[in-house]
Amino acid sequence: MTVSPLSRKSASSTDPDGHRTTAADGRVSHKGQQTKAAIVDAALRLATQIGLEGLSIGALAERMHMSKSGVFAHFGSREELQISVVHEYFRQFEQEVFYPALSVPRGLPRVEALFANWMKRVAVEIQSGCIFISGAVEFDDRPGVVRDALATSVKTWLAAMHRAVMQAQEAGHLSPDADAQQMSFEIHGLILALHYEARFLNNPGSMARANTGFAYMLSRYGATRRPAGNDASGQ
Amino acid sequence: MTVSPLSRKSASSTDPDGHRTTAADGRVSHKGQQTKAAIVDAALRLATQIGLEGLSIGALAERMHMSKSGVFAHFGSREELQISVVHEYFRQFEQEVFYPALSVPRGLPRVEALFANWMKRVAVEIQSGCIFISGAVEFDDRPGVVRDALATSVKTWLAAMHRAVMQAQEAGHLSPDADAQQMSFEIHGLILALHYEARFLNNPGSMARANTGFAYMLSRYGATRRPAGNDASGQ
DNA sequence: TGCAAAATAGTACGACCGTTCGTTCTAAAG
DNA sequence: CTTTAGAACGAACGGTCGTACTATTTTGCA
Repeated sequence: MTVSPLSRKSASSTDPDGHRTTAADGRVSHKGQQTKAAIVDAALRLATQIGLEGLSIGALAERMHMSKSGVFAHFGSREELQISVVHEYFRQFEQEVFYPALSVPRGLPRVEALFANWMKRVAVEIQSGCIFISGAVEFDDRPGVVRDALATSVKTWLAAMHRAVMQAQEAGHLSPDADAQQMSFEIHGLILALHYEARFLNNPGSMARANTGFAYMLSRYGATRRPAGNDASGQ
Repeated sequence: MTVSPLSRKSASSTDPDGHRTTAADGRVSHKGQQTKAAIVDAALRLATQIGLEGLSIGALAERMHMSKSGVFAHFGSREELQISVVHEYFRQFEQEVFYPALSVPRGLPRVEALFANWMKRVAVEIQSGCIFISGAVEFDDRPGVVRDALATSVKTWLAAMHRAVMQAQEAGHLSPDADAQQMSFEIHGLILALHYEARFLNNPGSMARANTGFAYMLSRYGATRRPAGNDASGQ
């Protein structure tokens, strides 16, 4: 097993939605799963642009060249559709940002890789949108299953980032008296400011400012290029 | 005149909405303006909670104990109502955050006062919501007059903050080679991270982290306590 | 007090929303 | 071939939305 999961728990990840479309006698139909995946894909693209709340089954059906009821039947409720979108977004986020950084050695290099991957993704989301950000705004006052799914996903990712920072500290790549929570908070701030100023305000140079802020932060928290090649510290 | 405007232009601020309810013969009725102000007030309270997009005329009318058409007549369109809300929010923001800081001397003290006032406001908005943030998400892909009003307000405030930072630099309170734009960007990030982590994720200690981040930032950018003076900070 | 104008109410419309229901089509299992 | 389950459809429902029109009430000055 070359890849460890983003979340520390969850050893065996089962079907993301739980219920397989399985007949009583064990017969399994693939067509349904395929189109459902296609719907979720289109829904994700729609939701990143106009938000999870703006996502409507009618508009989704039109884009899919299907009937509203045909789309609806795959989820049973709008909330379930939104949750599926959140899960899919998280899955893609994992694939693009988290997993690739695992091939980089622990410590400062991995923290830098995580941030770089995150930046690469946000650079795209400046055009397309980010449901971790729009969703947070839409659901910060609306309890329910969608908010829970969203918050869980975000917290999982932020915890992973935080873990990487702590590993860097344990490896001696960061000052021992640096506050890893504080550092994670400030990294998050850089990303949010970038998203806000680039996407909403169209301020040029925002990408560079986020990168500069990260570099400043590393030096402030006592980042040291590792003396020799390897690191291999106990976590 | 003890108070200068937040925006550098705009010498004489006229009626915020332009059209007075004036009869042809010069007669002016006060009732209309009063209820309109009351409506905007209620609308602002509603919009901070559920967003400018979630703000509906029906719900607003119910809260005002008025008919939908009665409320509607004051604005002529939903967009005009939303714009009024944005203007009112900006006005309150000015009053609470910007103007009080003008009584503090230019330079680092005023920057600290601006940030402290901003933090004080965000502390409230962790419960109530902030339309500069929710609005940015709702309208970042939706051109139009509401987005324009929103963007103008935000830019005006951010520019004021930036100006204060530059004044601090000119006064020698910050390192001459510090990048004021960079610093403003990072301040904005701290506020956004605070709002996100406290309001959506319910992370305790976010306020302290934002304050800590600001203190770190000042020292990094070469902030020097002015030799003789007293202190205006604190939180 | 009278009266025009302003403020509010009432009603209706068309559009879209999520959801339900019954039906039809497709395709694999027996 | 018959049976059976799933997939997709089309129509309809009740609801809310913003908005347009027309009454009715209230207001404020002559």
